[in-house]
Amino acid sequence: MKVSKETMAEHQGQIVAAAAKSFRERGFDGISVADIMNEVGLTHGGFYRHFSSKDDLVAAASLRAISETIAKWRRIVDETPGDRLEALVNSYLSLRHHDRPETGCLVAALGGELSRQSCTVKEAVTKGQRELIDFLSGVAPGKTKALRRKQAIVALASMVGGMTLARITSDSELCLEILSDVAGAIPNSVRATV
Amino acid sequence: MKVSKETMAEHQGQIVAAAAKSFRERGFDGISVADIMNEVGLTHGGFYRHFSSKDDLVAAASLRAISETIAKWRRIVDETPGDRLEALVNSYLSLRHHDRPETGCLVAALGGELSRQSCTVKEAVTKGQRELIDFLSGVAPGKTKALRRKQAIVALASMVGGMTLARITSDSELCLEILSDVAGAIPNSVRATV
DNA sequence: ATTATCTATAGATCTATAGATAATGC
DNA sequence: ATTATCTATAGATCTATAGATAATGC
Repeated sequence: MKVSKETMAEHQGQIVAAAAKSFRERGFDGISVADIMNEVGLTHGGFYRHFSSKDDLVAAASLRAISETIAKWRRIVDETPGDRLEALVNSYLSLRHHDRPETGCLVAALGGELSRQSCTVKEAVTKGQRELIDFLSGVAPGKTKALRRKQAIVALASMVGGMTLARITSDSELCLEILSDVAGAIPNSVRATV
Repeated sequence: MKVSKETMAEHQGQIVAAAAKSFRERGFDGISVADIMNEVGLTHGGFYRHFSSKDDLVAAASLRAISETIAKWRRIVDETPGDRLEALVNSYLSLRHHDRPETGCLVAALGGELSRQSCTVKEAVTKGQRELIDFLSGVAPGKTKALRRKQAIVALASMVGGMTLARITSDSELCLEILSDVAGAIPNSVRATV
């Protein structure tokens, strides 16, 4: 029942990918190690050869989810000739992202839960958070580096909060109102940030 | 072991208050019905005379947490002679609020989890969310009602997202940077919102 | 008589481990 | 020989219910 080193590395990648998706969909407590192993087609006993605990997987999966977001942002920026920050904001605050938390932003999907995780997890998330801010700083329009960073932080906060508010409502009209109001306000806010 | 109607009503209030606090502190899955009843000084078996399920309590506690926030906002607004929206924003994005999720904003503490709750819970939360938006609309500076509402939504999104980002970081410097950048940007954003 | 609370427990679920199995890789 | 996976299970925990108890309120 042993597999080759390559296959084992592949399995580990599949476990992290499945976890990154399922955690965003159901929350860290909403899915078990056995469920995740089952998705990959393995039994849960084998999990502990890959990770020392579920917490370890939570950290790895969180970092992976943020990497997926950065990769998507990179793709959008490369495809956009005009205002790149605006393109990112519109993609983030889209109905498509609203409906698909499992492939979207980790912070919007699991914000409150992340803050209650172990140090290991929070350090992984902080690393990812810095990458998100740095990436947005690179497309912000400010004249100085400090200003671009400030614009990035402010835009990210609006994006995370806007999606969070849109997702908790059971009123689809209010949901659309929030998404479009916040998306419309970010460019103004960015320009006005001094 | 039966108690009077008044005492029972009091117990129910204590259960909801304890739940509203503990849920914000540990998450909906982080505390059991038995734990909450224990905090109040009752045994867990008695719980089901007050609520038909834990989900019922989650809905009641969520609404109560939002009511606490509105009450606090009302107090701040009554005490503030100057810019009332700015006072609310500074209180929301304070280190004090950052350190005390258990008495703070439900959405910032449990945002992602709320979106995965039952219809009962989401409807209660939507009701509370409308109250938050309406309250902020009342102190926003816009000239028309529609504009004030837009400013309220945009400000609330920045507040929720700013606190979420500040709480997930393990870097205290980055935490302070986020809180002050977002708090500083909201007044600009509100003025610029058309 | 009614019922709020308590005691006890059924039934389900979850993390982590122990030991067996069989394929890899020296 | 080593080890990735599987089978089985220990130990803990959680929601919800059943039946007993004792105080309320008609």
